[in-house]
Amino acid sequence: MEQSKRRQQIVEVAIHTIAELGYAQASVGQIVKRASVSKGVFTYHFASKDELMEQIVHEVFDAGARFMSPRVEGQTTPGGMLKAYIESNLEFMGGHRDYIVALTEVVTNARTADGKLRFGGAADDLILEPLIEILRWGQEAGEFKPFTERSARVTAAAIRSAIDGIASQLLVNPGLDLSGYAAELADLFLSAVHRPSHPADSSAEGGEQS
Amino acid sequence: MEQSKRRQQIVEVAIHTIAELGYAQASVGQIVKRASVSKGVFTYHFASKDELMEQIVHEVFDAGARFMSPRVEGQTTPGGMLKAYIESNLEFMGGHRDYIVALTEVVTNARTADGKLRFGGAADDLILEPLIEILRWGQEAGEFKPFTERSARVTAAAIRSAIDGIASQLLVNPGLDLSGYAAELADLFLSAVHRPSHPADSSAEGGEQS
Amino acid sequence: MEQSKRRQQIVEVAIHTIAELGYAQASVGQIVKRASVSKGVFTYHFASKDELMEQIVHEVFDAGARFMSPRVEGQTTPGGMLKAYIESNLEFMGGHRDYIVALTEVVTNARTADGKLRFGGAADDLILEPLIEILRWGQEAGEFKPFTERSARVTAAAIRSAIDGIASQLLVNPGLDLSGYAAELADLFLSAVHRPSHPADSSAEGGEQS
Amino acid sequence: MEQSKRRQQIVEVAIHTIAELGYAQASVGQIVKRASVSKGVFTYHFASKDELMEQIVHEVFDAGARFMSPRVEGQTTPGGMLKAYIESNLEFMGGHRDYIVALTEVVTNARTADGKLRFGGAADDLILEPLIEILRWGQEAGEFKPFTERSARVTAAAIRSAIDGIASQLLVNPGLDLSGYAAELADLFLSAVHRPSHPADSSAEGGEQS
DNA sequence: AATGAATGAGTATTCATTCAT
DNA sequence: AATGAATGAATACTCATTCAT
Repeated sequence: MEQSKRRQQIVEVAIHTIAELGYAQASVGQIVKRASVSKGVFTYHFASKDELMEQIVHEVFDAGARFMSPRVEGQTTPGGMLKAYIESNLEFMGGHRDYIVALTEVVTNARTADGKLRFGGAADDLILEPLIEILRWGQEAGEFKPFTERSARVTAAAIRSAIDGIASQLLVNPGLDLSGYAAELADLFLSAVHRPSHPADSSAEGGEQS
Repeated sequence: MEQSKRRQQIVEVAIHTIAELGYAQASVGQIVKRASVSKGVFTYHFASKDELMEQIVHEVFDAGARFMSPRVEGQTTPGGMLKAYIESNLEFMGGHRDYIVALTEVVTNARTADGKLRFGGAADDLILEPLIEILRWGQEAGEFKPFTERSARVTAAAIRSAIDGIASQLLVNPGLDLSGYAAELADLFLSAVHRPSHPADSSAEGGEQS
Repeated sequence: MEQSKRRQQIVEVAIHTIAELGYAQASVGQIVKRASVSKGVFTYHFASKDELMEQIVHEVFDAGARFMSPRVEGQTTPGGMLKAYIESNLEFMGGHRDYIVALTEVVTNARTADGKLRFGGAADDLILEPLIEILRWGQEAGEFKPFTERSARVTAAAIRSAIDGIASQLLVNPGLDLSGYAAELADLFLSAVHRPSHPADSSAEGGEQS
Repeated sequence: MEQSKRRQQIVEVAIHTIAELGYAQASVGQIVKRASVSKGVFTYHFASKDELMEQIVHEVFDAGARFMSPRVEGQTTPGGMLKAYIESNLEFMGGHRDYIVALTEVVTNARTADGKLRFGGAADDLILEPLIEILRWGQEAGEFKPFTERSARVTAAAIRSAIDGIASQLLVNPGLDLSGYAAELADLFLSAVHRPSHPADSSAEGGEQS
């Protein structure tokens, strides 16, 4: 574990600062002021602001995975897993609003010296992978419709985008009814991916036909 | 028409600069350098950087509406219109990548003095409205499944998010096969909203009755 | 007469602009905007901003002289003339508040390239001269106390400063009761300069001894 | 004591810069150049240029009070105190020419965002108060003539203006014989305020009764 | 006579980073 | 480990002046 307490504290404060002020206003000066430490303490623990940003992205992803994994992996059907993925993701968002807002800010704003997005893309495939695997499983189990390579990717991306879109809405409307929204969204995409012809598929939980 | 040639030129250059370097690096200095004009020429034509940003948002929305309107409004069925909405939107994105990227950058970054997003939220409802109307029309025509107030909004938001999500992907992967992607996405959401004409498809409503 | 109507109009607008916004904010841009003319029209009529400032100083001094001369020169006693000088000066200030404020702003702010006050000092001796002459006349007439070269100059400067001090007060407190103030000030300085030994001189009006 | 050495140094340099170049030319850039420090060092120690200006005003008033207080408060007669006030004030001006010039520049030029003088007026009454008290004391002691509310204020203002007027003259003529000037000015105003009927009052020193 | 677009040096302020203590 | 003073390049914006039309 490379994380000292100080590092962890600064990451935490930075996340809330970015969530509140936005990426551009969240200067190192602001962050250390809110953490009640000196500027030097920042430079001592982080080689640069970029390293802090990397740490933030890392931390938020980790926290998300820690929250979702048990909820998603406990599922026994593809439909149940897709539903659990969407709902636990939105539940995590609801309980960690600042984490999500900060992540969005960092990922869409942090840039390298030559102007490219620092956290651009690299993560995208990694993020879609679990969703694609759920879709493949559902297809093999006969619960979901058949996917081509591309349609699986498009579907996974649409689900991710719909979830991420809520991060933006949360920013504007913090009182959003997330659990209702989550159920609605799960239904929508289950309708979209279910195999159309099998009567047995009628329940959202995706009953396995014998 | 209040737009002088110079204003229009600066807006154009600014859009490409923002698309390439991101909002934060797209300083007035960068923009005028790329436009090969002096700093003063900017201040002469725009009261402030904020005014330029407003102009950019305005310009991109207008250009999008000009492109999509004839394609969408020519449709005679709800399904055709939803498909035309998705496809013409993505086609516009493909032909105006920088416009879309710049719009996204401006909308997610431009802030007022008190730290609030300058173009935040206000637009959201306006943007969803046309989609919701298509869904309503489809419902009334018997082509789409029935929607509650909330499910219509969630569905519209999911469609919008899926489309907007492509802006981000375009940023990272400019070679994206947009027309294939568009057809796939249209199919996905048509599956999701169509009335389950097959009795066996009853799952679309997803309602668990007690 | 070198003054075109345009020049005169611009000088007038500039005086009011400076009075309202202060020297530093009274840019050429502001002035031409308020005059509803283009920037070019300014450059056509004035070689530079400095020339405008000179014209303003000239104009205000002239207007002051035109107002005060008949009132001061009609006097037949030194005391009457000193009183008339003070009172007509303050009366002019009251009726031309913007002129006085603008003059003060220009004289205390306009600088040459090397940082020296553009209208500094040169005028000072010229301004004190008439006052010194009144004092000399009063001394010769036996109405005022005797003055040395220096005491005459110090007294004249004190009177001028007291009058000018009111310009500053007018700036802050436009509702100042100038005529009351003027009478009070005249009394004060008549007390100060009157020959001390003549009991009859004790009245503020500067009684003529028989 | 909140003043660091650097703050004090910058205030000092700023005073001399303003005295030499005037308020408008005394940019932060000029000041830090003359102080041989970087621009950043200024912002580190002062939140804004305005804060520096406030500090300058504070510093000059304080220095003046430190110098004058012992000289004025040691006096035992109203006349002696008025004389000490005028003379110690001018003596301070002579020894701190730049302080006085800078104060005048700042007070007459520094403005708030809405165009009002930043240090306008508010101070005026405070400054006149000590003088008015001296006049009142002299009246009660029978040494000065009777004053109305207004005549006391007008007299105090005239004295202040005469003193301040010398700041302007010092600007133009640094070699001014201040101590001679001061004695002359004290005599002038003692003549103006003394009770006219008491022959014993004729000396400028304000004869102490045996 | 007049226009208004253009210039470029100037302004205060922000900020990530360095470094002696 | 920690401090906080210092740096200097970057930011948006102002403005007197020039000049082609």
